Amino acid sequence: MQPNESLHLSVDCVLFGYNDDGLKVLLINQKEDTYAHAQGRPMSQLPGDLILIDEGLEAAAERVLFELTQVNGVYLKQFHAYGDPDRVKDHKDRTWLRSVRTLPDQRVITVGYFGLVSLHDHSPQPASFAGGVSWVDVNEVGPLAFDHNSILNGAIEALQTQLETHHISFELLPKKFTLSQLQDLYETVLDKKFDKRNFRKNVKKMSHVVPLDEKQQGVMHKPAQLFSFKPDQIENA
Amino acid sequence: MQPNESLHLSVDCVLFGYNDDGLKVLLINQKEDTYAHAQGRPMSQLPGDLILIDEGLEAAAERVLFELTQVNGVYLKQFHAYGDPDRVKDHKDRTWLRSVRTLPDQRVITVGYFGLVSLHDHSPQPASFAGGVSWVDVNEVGPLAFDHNSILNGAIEALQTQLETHHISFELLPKKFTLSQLQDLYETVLDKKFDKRNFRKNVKKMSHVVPLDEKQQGVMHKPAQLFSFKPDQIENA
DNA sequence: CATACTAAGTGTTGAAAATACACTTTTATT
DNA sequence: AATAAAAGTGTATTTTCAACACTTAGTATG
Repeated sequence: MQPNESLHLSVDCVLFGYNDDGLKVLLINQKEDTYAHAQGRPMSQLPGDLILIDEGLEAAAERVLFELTQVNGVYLKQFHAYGDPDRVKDHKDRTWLRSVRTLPDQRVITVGYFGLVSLHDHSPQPASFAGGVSWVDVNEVGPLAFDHNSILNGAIEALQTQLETHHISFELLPKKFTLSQLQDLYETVLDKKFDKRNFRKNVKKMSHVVPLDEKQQGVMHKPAQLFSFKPDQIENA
Repeated sequence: MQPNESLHLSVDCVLFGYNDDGLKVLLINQKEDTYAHAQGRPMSQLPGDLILIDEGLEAAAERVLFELTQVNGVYLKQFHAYGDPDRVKDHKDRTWLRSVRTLPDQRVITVGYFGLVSLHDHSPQPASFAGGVSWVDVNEVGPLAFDHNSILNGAIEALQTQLETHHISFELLPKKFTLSQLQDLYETVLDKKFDKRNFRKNVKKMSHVVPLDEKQQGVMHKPAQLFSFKPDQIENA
């Protein structure tokens, strides 16, 4: 029982994507053929991998996310470290581990990052060596590999908390957005309804949400005023 | 640049202690004689050490805290992981590392935990193999080894946030306490004054703060009503 | 060109919560 | 008996939060 005899560290990324259709999370599907002559069934999992020996945690999260999903340049924030000694020891996860790791029995501690991206203008077309990659509605996520369901839950909680305490909503919206879209975002993430007029009163107090000289076009109803976020001047609250 | 060639993981504990005298943090003083024939000067640091190969993170935090300071059974909560590749490479920290680590050049990622303890009834008498251990007022902490000053700052922020969102104040108070002590605690931790009458109105709304049939004794002024916390019945907010 | 459809946009009122503020009470000490 | 020291208490004002329904501007259709 030497300290740290050999122990691996990974990062796992919970990338949230939002559009008018809901809040999605980016999942990787394990390759089918990994299981051709082995037990188990392919599962979905969060994009994650071991960090490099001379790489910072945040840099690792960025790299891993890019390598596995081609997604780049998004807001990423650490939220929790997961270190149960048995978190990669579950029977259901052995086959996959043996196929991708040189040392599949090593303990792995992982640091969770959540990321935010808007699926409005450009749905990032994720691609992966590891198998298919897909956006799944957060309310329709099935069983994931390892402890990834609890990592996902941790990420959702962190997102909910930070949506109210930090100015991050713009990471999930197009550059130009309507107040209805903003309200929808809050309602979706916080799973709670808001009164339209009261919501708009509150937005008017947010100095970083500014109206543009522009309206929605091509909708068959009264076109909405467009808004955008401007970078915080002083506070970062 | 193999992934994870060899990389170490530690926990660092920021143990906060509170009494009428203020908010303290438990620091370890590096042994003087480590530096007798070497460069550098002994510094203070947070209690922390490498985790064992089959040990959970929280278990590691508990063990390390106990081994280094004899403090046991306290509230401990993870708040952040620190993984800058150079966080233990600073010149000022080399001498100490060489004296305690078999592999002093290894990169070390650390997971920060903060702990809470009341210094009222029983000041825990910390003892350590590693050198002296002492309670230092959080406002009088000098330069610490490694990145421990920023870990400490992260812990203070986490404590401030959680004092307002979770029911943790009782971890810092004696079992029986007065409302003035409770107010003092809030004022000290949040670094902000409260109005006595308004503060007490708010406390009356907290169903987990209950008055006892007991008063302060031996004070040369009107003795205060004593209160205690009762475990949350439903919510854990 | 008139009508219908759709979501955008807008104000007021009452309730609740937050704030500001000063004197009386109880005990120990001399 | 007088003093010192912190405990304890209530009200009025301001601010914030919550509830609620109709009008407007554009597109599509006949």
